[in-house]
Formats: sequence, C-alpha cells, structure tokens
Amino acid sequence: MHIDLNLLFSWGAIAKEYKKNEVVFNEDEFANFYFQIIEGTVKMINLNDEGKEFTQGYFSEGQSFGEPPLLINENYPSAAIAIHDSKIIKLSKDKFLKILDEYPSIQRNLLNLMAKRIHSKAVTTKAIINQKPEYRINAFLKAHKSDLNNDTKQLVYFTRQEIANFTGLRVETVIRELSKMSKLNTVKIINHKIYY
Amino acid sequence: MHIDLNLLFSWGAIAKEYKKNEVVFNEDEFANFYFQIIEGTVKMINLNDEGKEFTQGYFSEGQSFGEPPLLINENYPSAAIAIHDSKIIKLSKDKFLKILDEYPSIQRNLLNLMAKRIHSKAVTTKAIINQKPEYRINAFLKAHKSDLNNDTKQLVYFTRQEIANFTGLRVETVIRELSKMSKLNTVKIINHKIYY
DNA sequence: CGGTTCCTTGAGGATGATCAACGAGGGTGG
DNA sequence: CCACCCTCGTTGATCATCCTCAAGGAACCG
Repeated sequence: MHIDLNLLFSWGAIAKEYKKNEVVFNEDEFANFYFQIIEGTVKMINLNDEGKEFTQGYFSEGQSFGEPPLLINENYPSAAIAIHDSKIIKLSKDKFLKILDEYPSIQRNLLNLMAKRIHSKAVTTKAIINQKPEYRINAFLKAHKSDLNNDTKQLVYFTRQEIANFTGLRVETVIRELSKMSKLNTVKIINHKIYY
Repeated sequence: MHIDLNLLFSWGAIAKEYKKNEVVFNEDEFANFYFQIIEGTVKMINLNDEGKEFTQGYFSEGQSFGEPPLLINENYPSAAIAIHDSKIIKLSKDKFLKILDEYPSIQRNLLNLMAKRIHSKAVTTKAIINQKPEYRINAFLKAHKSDLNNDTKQLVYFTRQEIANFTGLRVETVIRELSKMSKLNTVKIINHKIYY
C-alpha cells in the first residue's frame, strides 16, 4: 500500500533523507509516525543478545512500513534501518489516523496490506520452524522470487549473508546448503551468483 | 474482534458444531468463510513432513480466525482444528466482505485486530529465531500470561507438549529447560504444574 | 591497485533431537 | 473402591546437525 504523495503533503507530511545504515526507528521505541518510502530501501530487523541479526523484511520505493504499532499504541517490535541512502516521507500518527477515518478506501487498502503481511508471516514462520535449512532457504527463495515464471531460473539479488539473516541460519550453513542444492539442480550457481 | 451475533445471523450466517479434533479447514484450502467462535477452542497449526506440529495460535470464545485469506484471495497457510467440542458461526466470504463495506466501524476493528496479530507474530518470530530454548519458552510464557501482575506467579494452562508445539521445540527439551528455569526461579513447578 | 565486502572451506564442539522406557495422575465403569 | 486406560510428565543415552572459529580467496569499485 501507499498513500498518494500529494495527499500526504497536504496533511503536513515531510520528506526526510536517511543515509545508508541510518536508523529510522529502534526496537522498543514508541510509534509516532507513519513512514512511506519515496526512494531507497529499509530493512526491519531484530538483534539478539549475541548481536546476531534477524531480518523481518525489506521495504522499498512506494511501500509503507511500521504501521501496526500506530494502530494499537504499541512499541516497535523491530528496528528499521536504511540500507541505501533513502528518502522517506513521515506523517504524524494522529494525522495518519485521521486520514484513515476520512478515506475509507485508504483504510481498506491498509486492511488488505495487513492481511497480506499476516499471510506471508505465517508462511515464513512455518518455513523457519521446519528446522531443515534446505526448507528454510527454499521457502525464502520462493517467497522472494520476483517473477513467477517457472521455466527459467532468475538471478537472486540477495547476498548469502542476507539469506542467512532472513532464515535465521549462519552464512556458512547457507553457503554449504546452496552448493548442495546446486548439485540437485534446485538452484544454479554461476560465478558465485545464485539463480532460482 | 468479533461481530455481533444477531448481525451475523441476519446476514445468513449459520452456527455449526464441531467435535473435538474435527478439522475446520485444512492447510492450502481456499478460503470461503468467515469463522467466529461461539463456544469452544480452535488451534491453527502447521504439520511438517515428519508430522511434527507447529502451533500458530489458539482462538476461543468470541474470537474470529482465518480472516486474512478472505481479503486477499489466498489459500489458508495453516489448518484449523477444534480442540474441544465447539460451536462456530460461519458466514460466506462475499457476505463478510459486504459487511466490511457497509459497517466502517467493523472494518476498523478488523484493521486493529490485524495490527495486533502482526505485532504478536513479529514478537513470536523474534523469539523463535533467537535459537536458545530458554528464550523461546520465556517469550511464550510472557506472551500468554493472562494477567500482567508481576508479583505473584500464575498457573500456566498449557501442557508441556503444547508449549513445545508453540515454540518449535520437543517435549523433552521443554521439560528439561523448565526444570532448569525452576532452579533459577524463573518459573515455579509445584506438583508438575507450572507457575509463571 | 588497494580496500571493502562477500564467498569458501575445514575442523571441532555444543546442543537439541531422537529413541526408549518408565512414572504419575485423573477419570470411568464394573 | 479399585482396576484399567489414557494422557501427560520424566530421565538417560546416543546421535546428527548446525554453529563456531579460523583462515584465506574472489569479486567489485573508486
């Protein structure tokens, strides 16, 4: 979902620039703003005690993120960090809630977006719980396939470290598992690049 | 969230009885109905290839479940099974969607519910990914604490098997971990019952 | 061409799963 | 009342798997 930029600006939203690796909000911080990406990419992550990173999701151009806590007066369960230089539009919580009230179609879009997110989180959790690294990686690759064309394998634009962060595995495990999978022809690896 | 029963009936909903262990819907089945529990309890689960069960959630009296696929034309990512004899109200998908259109306040309630679900799924995923059994169990216990009173420990109404299914661990691990935790006084175990 | 990020491989170890066997409690019907 | 059953809890031994640590190689970019 995304809300029309002119509408956002007319309600007093401002665009803010974030440098690569800059924090948009932190875990356990209270939610005060609606965020929508104009350009760039943001990741939502959790860090555990040992500093291991788990990625909840990536968001890019045209996408909003971090809405649920706005609706339920909660703190953010994860941190948001720009992974490229990004331009992000911010609107205060109360204005955002007013927009939802005034524009039923926006509220409906948001509802559908939430439904999609829940669905994909259920799928993700299911894959992660399945233990076996191969399942996790496969599920990740399937979920993040841009094109659903089955015939030809497509380049995967994620590093092995990123796949590890998404699947809760370690890089080395991802590497070893991917090379197993390439032997079984589940993926193709050409010149270190992954095709799925 | 729950929708007023009279309203549901006036739109043609019917109440159906389910026996203990009866399937309400299966994983990968297409979503045709809105479900709301009148009495009883339903669990949403996934089974992996080896038949190991992972619990996505429990739902009881007054709660609805399985809504997201209705909104996005998707199949169910998990199965729903009655864990007690239950009475559940069913309303067809198109009628449900019409209700959402006609009653903005219901749509808004659903939106808030979805926000809550996403939030708690994020928290769950975070805990599970944290690897360490102790974290997972602790997070589970905290999330399912009925009362937020910190002073006195309360009885936990889950079997060790259920905790295992929620956390993706095995029963034996849960048992061993719980007895470790009782030595550290994180939980109390009296006569096999868990207090947290 | 120097630095940074990413990928790769091996060896060793910790940990949770698995398997197997048994104990404990609660409810029901004879 | 007690004998049985069924579900739940417990314990120990062994095993497979993924993590950890360490070291080095490859690709890319200004």
